[in-house]
Amino acid sequence: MNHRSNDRAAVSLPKACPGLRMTPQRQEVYRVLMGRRDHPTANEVHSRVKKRLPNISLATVYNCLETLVDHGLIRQVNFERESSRYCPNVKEHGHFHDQASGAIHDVEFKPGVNLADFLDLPPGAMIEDIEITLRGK
Amino acid sequence: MNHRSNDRAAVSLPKACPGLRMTPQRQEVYRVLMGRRDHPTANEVHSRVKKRLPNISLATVYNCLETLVDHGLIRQVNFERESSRYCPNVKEHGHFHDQASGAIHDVEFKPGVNLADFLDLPPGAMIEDIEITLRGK
DNA sequence: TCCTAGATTGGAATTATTCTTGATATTGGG
DNA sequence: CCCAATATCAAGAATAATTCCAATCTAGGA
Repeated sequence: MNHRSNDRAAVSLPKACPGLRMTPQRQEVYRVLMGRRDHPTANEVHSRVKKRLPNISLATVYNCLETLVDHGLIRQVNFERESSRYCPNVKEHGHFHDQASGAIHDVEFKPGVNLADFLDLPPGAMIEDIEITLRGK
Repeated sequence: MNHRSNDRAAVSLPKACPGLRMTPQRQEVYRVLMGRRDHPTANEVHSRVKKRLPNISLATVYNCLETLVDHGLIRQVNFERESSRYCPNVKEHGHFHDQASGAIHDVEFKPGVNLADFLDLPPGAMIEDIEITLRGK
């Protein structure tokens, strides 16, 4: 009956993750994030992961999320002072926060745009990370 | 000697602030922010304000800051999970966070740029607020 | 002047997150 | 295959920023 035991391999991790030991907990945290491409908080991730790993602790979920972020497999996103959210979309992108529904949508950059085209950057600035958040609707 | 006692009027509040009662605390919080155009945390504001109002409480500073933000006189800015910072620059702008020095610089939009020019906004989105944060250098 | 709504205060409470510690698990070398 | 070294996990305590609360206080209008 239990021939589905390898379900959790359905979402496989990128090959190149040097120095990242793939434990069941990290695997499941990652799987849960990729399986539903929204922007859950650590708490929400914890709830989802517990379906398969009922004994996992919130602390471990935080640890896993941090590790995955450090390895560039997911992104951490902060809106205002709310709880951090975690985003499976690793591509550079922004977020649109719909105030009515509370929904969060990814916002892609139009192809070929350059930061310096619309922002007055400090001279000699090397940008390593961008965060764009829009609120409205 | 103390003919400078009216210093605190040096930074006057905008006229049109309907429904905003200007108390000494709010006045001083505002003055302190305008007097040094950086991005202090509530704690830093508290320290600065205490020079003139030694008995002001941190709770009151939080209250004043919130009120001023609500009235659009200052802006609240959040970087990552750090403490909120407060910004006297009300114009629409972004922030560049220099990771080496820790300094925060305002980043203006180039004149005439339009969000929709470089972002793939969800159709029909009404943007009410933008937050752009860059890290690097 | 008196009244009332709104402001201030200090401390307690809250909440997300991090830290600590001991237990467990995994890996690579022998 | 076994062991030591290392990494991870779990549970709860600790932290830190912020908010809440209840008790005054204050200013401005009737």
